[in-house]
Amino acid sequence: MKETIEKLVDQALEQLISDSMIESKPALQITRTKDASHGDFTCNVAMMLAKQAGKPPRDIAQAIIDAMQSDGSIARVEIAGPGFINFFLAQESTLTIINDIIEGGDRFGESNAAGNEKVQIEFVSANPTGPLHVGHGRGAAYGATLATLMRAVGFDVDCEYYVNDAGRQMNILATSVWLRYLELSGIEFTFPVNGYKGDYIFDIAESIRSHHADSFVFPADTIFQEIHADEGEDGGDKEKHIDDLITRARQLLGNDNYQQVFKAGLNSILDDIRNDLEDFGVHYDNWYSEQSLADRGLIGKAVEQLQRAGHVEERNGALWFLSTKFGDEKDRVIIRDNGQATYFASDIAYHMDKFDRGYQRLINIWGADHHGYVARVKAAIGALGASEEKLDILLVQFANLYRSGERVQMSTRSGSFVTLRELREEVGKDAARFFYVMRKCEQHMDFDLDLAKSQSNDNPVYYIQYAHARICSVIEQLTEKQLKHDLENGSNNLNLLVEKHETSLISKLDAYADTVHKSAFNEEPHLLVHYLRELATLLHSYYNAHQFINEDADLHDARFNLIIATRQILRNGLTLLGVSAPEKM
RNA sequence: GCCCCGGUAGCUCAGCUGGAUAGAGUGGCCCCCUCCUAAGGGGCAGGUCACAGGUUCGACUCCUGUUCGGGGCACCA
Repeated sequence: MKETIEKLVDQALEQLISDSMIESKPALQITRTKDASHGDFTCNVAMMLAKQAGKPPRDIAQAIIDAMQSDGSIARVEIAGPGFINFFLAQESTLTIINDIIEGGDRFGESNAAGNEKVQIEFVSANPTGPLHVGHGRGAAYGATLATLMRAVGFDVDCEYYVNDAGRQMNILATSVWLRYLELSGIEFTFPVNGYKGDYIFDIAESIRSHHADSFVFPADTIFQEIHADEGEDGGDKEKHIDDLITRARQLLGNDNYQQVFKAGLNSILDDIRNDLEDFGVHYDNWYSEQSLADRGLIGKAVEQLQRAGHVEERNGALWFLSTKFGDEKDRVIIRDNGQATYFASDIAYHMDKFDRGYQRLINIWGADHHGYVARVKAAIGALGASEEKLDILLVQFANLYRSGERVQMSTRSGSFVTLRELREEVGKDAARFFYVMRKCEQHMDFDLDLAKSQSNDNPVYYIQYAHARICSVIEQLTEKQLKHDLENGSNNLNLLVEKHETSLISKLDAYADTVHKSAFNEEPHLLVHYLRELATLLHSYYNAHQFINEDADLHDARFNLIIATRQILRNGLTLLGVSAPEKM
């Protein structure tokens, strides 16, 4: 419908150009009106042309209308306010949407607007050093929803999790597991301040004991001989202490056994994260190992490529990437003076590999605390000769949890944080998924736990689901009352739908496909959330005002067509959000 | 000090990339079930869009400054 109007206005503008009333066409905006008294669609082009034409906008609007061909789908056109051109659709042309939806079914709203462009969305990618917490949950919900939305409009999307399975944090994890194993084996010592203290470490240690019994045990004085003092002791330093312990673990265990402990920790936590996300309805196409970058020599390759391009310089024994040449605020080390590659070097290699795998567009979803890395990663991409615009880095702001009006305190190291799993168990998957995408991602969010789990009208999830269940229930009534719904007869009598509640519901249904399109292209799932709530409101309101089951068979059938179409849209929209559409509540 | 995000109704947030009298939900007050689920609906009250300039036909929206809140500024991962 929008396209039809666009075409009409465009033709009229061409006419005005050939009449040399105006010189050029501005970007045409045909938008849906907020207020029904302004018609169905409106166009502001007359006001945009006022300056170049040197005429009052209302005069230009009139000229446009005069130049416009008539079209059966438009009942009338008006000039309003400062110069808006308002379009009122003919009733028959608005009604077609009902049949379109019923025919389209579960796939209504989908399109191929993106033409199968290959996109990768990388999200969550939390270090596998412990369970996911509620902060990761927002990234997970947002990424998964965005992927679904983008697929719906024709992007060829792969979801990827970058597993940070290399580096110091993982060694701290392995060492923590080993130390807990030693404790379980009866060795007595003080657990390092900087070690991972969560209960899950004990679980992993326990499983190692059950497989390897005492074979990884060493006496305490052998282990702690010449280890730098821990924080809290004389001259103690928690970083040096833990690093010494890592070195000691490798010495005593030997590479093979150390790797066994390391892998036990990594695999156990990774499995947990996988299951957690799967239960949250978040599916990945790839789990990409950081370690594999080094194993395949990709880091060296990336460094070489930067060197060849002349963007690298040696200073004080370290190798620096001259990122300031590409807009970063300072240059960054990629190979340390001890010969080790930095995390950033892996990141460069990783992004290079993403492009090598043929993605035309990359989306990274990061926590807001990583914004400092945006400039350097983009710089690296520029330096490697790829185009920066192809990488979109979306920063998701933090979510604060509230319970009984109080902010829930979280701290990671101590182990007293709220995990995603706990959140799911408390409020349920549907509410969690919904609440996380209710706000746009750059907005700080207050997550009200009490509201999310309340099974009442206060809760927007239930409100929308209830609209769906309510329609199902009405349809159920038909069989109970031994009544029927004749779809074809309904379709022939849609013109009976003249009540205000009906026309506004129909107009809302007509906006669904646009909403999906816009949500996907703008990367803003919250637009769909708001749409669904508005749709649910219209349905509830209609329900209260009019009886669907009606003695007038034609009206009865037409109304059922309308609510069946509404149910379809509610279901399709909820499905895109990863939220269930229950038939009974 | 520099950088990113935000400041809209008592509270939580929208505001369609600059358009018509600023919208929802929630909380407050009032009303509606002999009727398809009241997990619902209808109404009233509630605003100097943080502040000050600027850009223009027109600004909550764009620019500059100020201010308040959150986060970030490693040869850590």
